[in-house]
Amino acid sequence: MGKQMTEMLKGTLEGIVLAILAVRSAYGYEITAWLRDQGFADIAEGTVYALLVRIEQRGFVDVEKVPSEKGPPRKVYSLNTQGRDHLEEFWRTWSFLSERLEQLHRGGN
Amino acid sequence: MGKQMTEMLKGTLEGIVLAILAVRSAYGYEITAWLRDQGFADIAEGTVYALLVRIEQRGFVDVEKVPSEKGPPRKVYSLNTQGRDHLEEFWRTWSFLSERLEQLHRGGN
DNA sequence: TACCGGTACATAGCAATGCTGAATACCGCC
DNA sequence: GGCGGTATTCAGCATTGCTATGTACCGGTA
Repeated sequence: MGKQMTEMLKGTLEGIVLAILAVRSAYGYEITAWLRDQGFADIAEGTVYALLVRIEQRGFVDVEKVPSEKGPPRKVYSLNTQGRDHLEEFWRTWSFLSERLEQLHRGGN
Repeated sequence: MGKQMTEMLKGTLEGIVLAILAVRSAYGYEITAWLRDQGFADIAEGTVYALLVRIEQRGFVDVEKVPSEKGPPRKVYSLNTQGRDHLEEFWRTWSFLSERLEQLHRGGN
């Protein structure tokens, strides 16, 4: 994608990752691969890891180190209660924005 | 709104303003008032002006100074062809993101 | 006159977030 | 030993919205 997508991801990528973790626990490399698979072709490797560090520091996830057969140990993230609350608020914010944008897209105000 | 909305507006506020200008020409103060009316209660005055300066520098809008009865002259912005192209690309980017998020919202929790 | 509120625009410095680019480390296979 | 895939980390940068403040024009009013 382009610069447009980059800017739009600010504020939404966190929600996307939290939503992924709401379905099941996952580790950074896996999440990046999943995103690329979904069409977010240019998501930078480092971006996801930095985001994971942030949401860990904010207490939205629990972390467990799990040995891997094919490389260094994985850091598996699980969404906790606080994370679920934050995700819910994310959906509320996004819904508001989404509705306004749909309105504009359809035909004006 | 909160920090969440602030971050989410990065990358979308520009599109919102372009979409407004696609309907009809407008000036900064007017746009800010409209946004506040639509529920974007905490949009900062300066934010819109800075954004307008940016999209003018990028050549998305034409500007005309119009005297006002109630204060300093208004800078009325009109979307030009380049701006319309950019807006279309914005909608494509947003649609992509929106679809992915809807998917996550539905299938997730 | 002097002041206030509403209209209208501008800007310097800050905070948050994604990207670039590079480094580190583990493993199997040629 | 070297290569490629797996897996994480970090320093420095660009972009963008917010805070705070300043400028300017006008009408009403005390």
